[in-house]
Amino acid sequence: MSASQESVKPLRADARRNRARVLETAHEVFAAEGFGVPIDEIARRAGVGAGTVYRHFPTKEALFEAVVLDRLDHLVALAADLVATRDPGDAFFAFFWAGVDEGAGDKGLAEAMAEAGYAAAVLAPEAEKRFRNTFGDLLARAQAVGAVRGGLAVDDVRALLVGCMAMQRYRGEAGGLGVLREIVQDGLRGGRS
Amino acid sequence: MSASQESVKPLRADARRNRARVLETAHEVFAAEGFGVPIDEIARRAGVGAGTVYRHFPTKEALFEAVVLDRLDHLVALAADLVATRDPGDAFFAFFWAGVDEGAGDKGLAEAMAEAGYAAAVLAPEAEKRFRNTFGDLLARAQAVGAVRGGLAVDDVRALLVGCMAMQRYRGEAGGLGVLREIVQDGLRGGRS
DNA sequence: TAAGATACGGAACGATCGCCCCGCTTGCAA
DNA sequence: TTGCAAGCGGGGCGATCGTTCCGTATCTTA
Repeated sequence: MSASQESVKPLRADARRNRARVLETAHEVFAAEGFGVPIDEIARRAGVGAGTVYRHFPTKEALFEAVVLDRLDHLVALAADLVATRDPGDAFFAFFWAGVDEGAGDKGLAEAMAEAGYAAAVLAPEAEKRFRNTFGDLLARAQAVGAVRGGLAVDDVRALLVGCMAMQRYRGEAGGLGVLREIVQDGLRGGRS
Repeated sequence: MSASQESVKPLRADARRNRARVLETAHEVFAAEGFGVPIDEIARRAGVGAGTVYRHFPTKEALFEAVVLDRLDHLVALAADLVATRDPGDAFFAFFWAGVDEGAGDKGLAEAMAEAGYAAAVLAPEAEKRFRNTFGDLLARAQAVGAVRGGLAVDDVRALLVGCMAMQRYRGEAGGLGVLREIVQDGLRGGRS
């Protein structure tokens, strides 16, 4: 009857601790190396056995997804903050560049976002949805006050974000985007001919 | 004495044929699937054994590099053509978007170009150098006539290219860049404040 | 504190993949 | 045509990696 109800059996203290440790370590490692790192490496750095990782996350992809979901929600929270404290134009651009920076420092996130348009193994769909809605809001507000050109859909900005992440990552740690930032920003504002 | 001289032992007819077949097949397969495809897959599709692939290309990376080098030289040739037949602004933008399209349809090339800034296993350095020089030329000409904003180095445009490839690839086959193309183009022209 | 449930570690399994080897085939020259 | 070097196929080796399994250690509860 209540089969679809989450069975909330409370975890044992050490289990909860280990789970958190694994999640945190996975974030660091995926951020540094991308999805490609062996699970054993994560387990080793977290100071647990591989079996422990698999007890908490049924599969490598599930672990990755959990990490990405965290990061995405983090960004959504940032957006809420920006909406409350900045004017629409500022909020939009601040969010956009914050997203780019996040992706530049987190290879795993960048990979996940770049793949999210594809068929297979998309990251947590609800998280992506929330992210998109948030982004859409910010965009609409910015467009309403003329800070961003019209004729731009969320998908466009989402794609632009992926592109900027790729640029930033391409640059490596040697300096940020520099002029490229201006180029994109000018383009988004809407160049009058 | 002549140790560094290329020993040009003429290949046997079937060997030359096979080599060409492998190269061609590798291009198709890398383009479709990226560097990740197993060598055996390429061998199978080319109708040869894995051993044959390795006789002609000492390593998987070497094969990949040969393919990428081909594509890069192809682009360089296109650039020469554009310089001869178009005005500087047109030539630059045509080349830029041609590069983006090339990368969008060729996953292997896109991967190679995105990685080229990194330390390990960079693609054929001379080809990259030629490509950069060509690109630099086109850029300088376009800047000289005011078709592209100043303060932009080759590296900037190179990074922008990588970013646009990522966008285009993110979009998938469902339509091209659309508005994003305008955004980038406007940004490159130089937004007046 | 003792019993039982829960979680742990890490060895082991199976699949994948890059690369090598060797017995056989094929093109080329005399 | 024949001899032989050059080339070929594909099975196999070793390494990597995701995932599972199970004997042991640890937490919880009574």
